[in-house]
Amino acid sequence: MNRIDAISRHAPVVIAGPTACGKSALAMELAARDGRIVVNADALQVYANWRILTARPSAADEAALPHALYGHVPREVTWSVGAWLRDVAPLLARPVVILGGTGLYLSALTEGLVDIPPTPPALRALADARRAAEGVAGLIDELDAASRARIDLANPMRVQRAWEVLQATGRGLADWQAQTGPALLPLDGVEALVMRPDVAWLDARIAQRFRAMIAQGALDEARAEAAQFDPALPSARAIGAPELIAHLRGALTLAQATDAAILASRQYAKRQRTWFRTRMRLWRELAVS
RNA sequence: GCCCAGAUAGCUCAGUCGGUAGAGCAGCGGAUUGAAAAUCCGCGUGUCGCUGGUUCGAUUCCGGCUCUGGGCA
Repeated sequence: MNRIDAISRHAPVVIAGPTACGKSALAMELAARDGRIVVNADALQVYANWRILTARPSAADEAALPHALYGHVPREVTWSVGAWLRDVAPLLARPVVILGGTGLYLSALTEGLVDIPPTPPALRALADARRAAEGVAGLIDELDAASRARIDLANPMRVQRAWEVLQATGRGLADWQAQTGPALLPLDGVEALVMRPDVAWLDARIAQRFRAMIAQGALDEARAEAAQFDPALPSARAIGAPELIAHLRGALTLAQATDAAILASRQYAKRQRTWFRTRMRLWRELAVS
């Protein structure tokens, strides 16, 4: 008996799992069996400029079965959960298997997200500049009381987000969030699966996979990015990207860059584990292999 | 073989004028409503190399031993 036999042939399937746990292979099986589109729910795999390093499906896999939301965003664009949800919505008319490691995306899909107009880039730039110059205190002072009470004031990103929303829309973030509508894909009626691999097993897979990325040409990919590499861009946050660029610039040996990237991946997997453990209690746990 | 320095948390180290010790990193737990592979919060996990001596009490002082690094041969 194959593990996919227990998975619905008709309901939309959503798969959450930490990096390198084998989600893609499972999604391919389900897509092949049920005629599903493989839909990406990973914040970094949407970017066009890192294919090997973000472990996107191979060109052969993409040719064999329909895939969506992989590598369709240019490197200089700041993507977001909201943008991703808007892309996902039209795909839900067809059979899908949605998979990814970005807990925020999956929770927004199944629990809902308010539709707030995007922050204009100029406003983001202004907030960045103010935060760099004077810290976050001034932004906190300018928040509405409800948002100030709701967000984590110790977290500069959260403060800046709340400030940007208030500036851009004239309404506080807390006010917006109080009007969160129904989810695009509520949990009932969905085959929601979560993979929770053994930590030691996953650590070994992460290390092995990064070395495989190097063997597959991750350094060439980094070389192609080096000239225009901007660490401030979201697309530059691919784990391993800053490390490989630093190596190409002579700041790290390849061994040091490799160790640093593997460490960062393990730390990322730990954060994913926390999200999946505490936010996806109702999801069905699926054997890893 | 002799001389010098070192041996304290998983790692790199600080410290205790004698009262069983603390930083960074790693690790662990948590948060997460448009940057989320991001960002933030919390938590020391220890035969202080071994062995004798002095002492009410030794990781700390003294002796011996072991190991590591450096120097002289």
